[in-house]
Amino acid sequence: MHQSATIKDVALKAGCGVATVSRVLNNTGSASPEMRSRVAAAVKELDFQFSEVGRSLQSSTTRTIGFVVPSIANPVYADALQGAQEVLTSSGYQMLLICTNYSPESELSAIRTLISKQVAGIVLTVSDAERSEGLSIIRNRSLPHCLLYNNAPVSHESWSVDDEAAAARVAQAFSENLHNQTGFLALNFNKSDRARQRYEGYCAGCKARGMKKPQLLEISEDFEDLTMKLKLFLRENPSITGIFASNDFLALAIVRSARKLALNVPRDLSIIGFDGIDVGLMVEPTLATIVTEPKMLGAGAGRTVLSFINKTEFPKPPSADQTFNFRAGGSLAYLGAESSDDGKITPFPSSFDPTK
Amino acid sequence: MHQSATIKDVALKAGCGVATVSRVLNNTGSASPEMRSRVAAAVKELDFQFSEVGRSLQSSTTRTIGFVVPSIANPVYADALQGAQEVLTSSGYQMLLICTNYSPESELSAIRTLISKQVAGIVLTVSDAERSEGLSIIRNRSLPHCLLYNNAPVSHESWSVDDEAAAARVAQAFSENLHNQTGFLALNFNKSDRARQRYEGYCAGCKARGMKKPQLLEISEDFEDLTMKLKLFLRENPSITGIFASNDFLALAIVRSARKLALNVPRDLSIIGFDGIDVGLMVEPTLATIVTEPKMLGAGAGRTVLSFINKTEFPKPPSADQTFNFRAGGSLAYLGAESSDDGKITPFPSSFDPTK
DNA sequence: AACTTGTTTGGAAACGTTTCCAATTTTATT
DNA sequence: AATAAAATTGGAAACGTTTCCAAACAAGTT
Repeated sequence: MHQSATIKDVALKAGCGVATVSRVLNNTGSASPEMRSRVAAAVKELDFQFSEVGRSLQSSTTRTIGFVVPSIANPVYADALQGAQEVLTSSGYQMLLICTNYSPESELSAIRTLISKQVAGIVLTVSDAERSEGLSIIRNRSLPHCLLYNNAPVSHESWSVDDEAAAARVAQAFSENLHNQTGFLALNFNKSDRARQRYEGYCAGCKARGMKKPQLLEISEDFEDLTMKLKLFLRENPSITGIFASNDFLALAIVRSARKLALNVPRDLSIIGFDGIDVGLMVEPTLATIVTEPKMLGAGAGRTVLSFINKTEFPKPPSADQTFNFRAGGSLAYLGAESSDDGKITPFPSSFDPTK
Repeated sequence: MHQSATIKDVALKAGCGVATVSRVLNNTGSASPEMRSRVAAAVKELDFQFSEVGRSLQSSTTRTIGFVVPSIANPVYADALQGAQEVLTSSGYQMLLICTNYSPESELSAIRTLISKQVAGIVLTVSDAERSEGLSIIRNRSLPHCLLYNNAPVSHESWSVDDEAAAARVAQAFSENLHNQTGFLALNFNKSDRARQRYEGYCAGCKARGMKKPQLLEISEDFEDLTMKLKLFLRENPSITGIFASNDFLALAIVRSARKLALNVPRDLSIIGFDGIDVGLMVEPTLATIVTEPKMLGAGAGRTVLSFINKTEFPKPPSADQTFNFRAGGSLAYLGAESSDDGKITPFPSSFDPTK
């Protein structure tokens, strides 16, 4: 392995001390034009680059921001990372990425790892922001950080969708379309404060609009048994006309399951999702959902951490109601006059079998 | 900022030398039970963690693998990263991620950055593997690395789809469905050797099956003008019955554009995509495409780099024809008997307007 | 010519580890 | 009890950088 040249090699070749090389290359302190050119020549000849490791040890910081997210494959986080990436890159920072795969246990070790790697700051999505041990370690050390997709009491500490308000908006949508009893579908309900907050906001919203209390349909890791679960769920709650899925993937999955049960979406069962991933616009019927802007949130969280580091003013997160938008779609039926002409009932094309 | 305890602090508290602490904590060399427990106590009390920076400086390596990809938002790379992530994590490595946004210029600086951060290895997707300056720097230093989604001559250097073979398979699919003249749609043709290899493989495949040479439809960054471009393209090449899009996003986009031009997909124009993203199964009609396994490839590339580092046997990449699969779909029409009963012609549901 | 001032330069310490090596202590062997 | 052998321990150097400080030098000012 071809060893990298160090500042000593450069100093030797340029015939000066290492201090001079450092000063010249960092443009700190003075140096004669003569020296500058000799150093430049040596650098070129040796293809010298500073070792960030050496620098970090001396300055006890790195130009690296740690990211802890539950998944990379989930487009919500992928987009958020993309947004953050662009912000970081333009400030000369890199991204050290750790994925917890939705396992709360690995959050803590991820954070410990990042700390031992001396990241300059951390952007993180945790399972439960209120009782995250990792998060309190970060706070203890007053490490620059920002939550992403977790709601924090202090505004400059998080960029997130206002889950409760958004869920209440879903209740409104169901209510306006004359639905009265609905269900709430969540995956790993206990592992995500987001799902819980959505449920609470949804319950509150339903209550405020005089709807019945939503029934909870909780599923585990794999979607395998979803169809069966849905069948039982609808048998136990026959008057349910709509389901609010706590994310779009679940929404799409439940649409498929409904079809397997020979139910017409939205006529027999309306579905509203959450996240607003692009796919929702391409499926048939289109998915009614809460649209969020993961890229904007990721970029915001990134900028917030950079502000902590550079001690500049914090970017202002969007106000609660600007963090989401309701998007109407074919998966939500109006339960009023059967032959309404508002086009909200989209007939289900029988030729389309997505499972095939 | 609460400063981290160092090994010196531990030594002081445990009443021993730093060498002893290092030996105890790393389980290298001997130590009396007495010492071990004193050190353990001190570690606990101080909540001590090694500084990876100090370690890296001394060992001149890090437990970090650098990743260079064109995009995180693109599910192909997101899935690949997810796969790699899992492999890395289970070996105690972390992922330093740099995104080039498809800009060939930033590849080099990304690689330089990773080198200066002393990554233990690099997984990368470049614009053009044959003339990538960054790649030759990596090779010069014999840094453990593996290409991802770029085909390399040496097998253990890359995990990728065999683009040429896959594209030839697309030609076969068109041919079997009696298409004769088709087009090839590419974004940033000159910036991606993948697109070029697909085009070449496709041309070769068409030639081998006696089809006409495919016409190239190249578009730039934004999809904005795609519809207009398609219109002109079809006017110039009126006998075209199908288009091979070099990735699924382009395929979906061209489907939309075709609809805007009042063309029925697949009756008036058949589309085949590339990548096999899940969305393709949810749209109407379903997208005929080449299915790849980004997660498997990412994991493979990750494992390869780890093998380089640990000097273990390289994982064996899949053989060329195992890197992809053709998936039939409604977007590809059979041009034989009009009222065929093989169901391949999927009528276009007029109620569905994805642009709305 | 003797100052003062200002610029340029390099030695050395420090950052947190690991590891070599020698010194010390313990244990085993006669 | 004396010696050999083995185990335990800590000092110091090294990794690549920055920065403090003092030394050397140049250029003005009396």
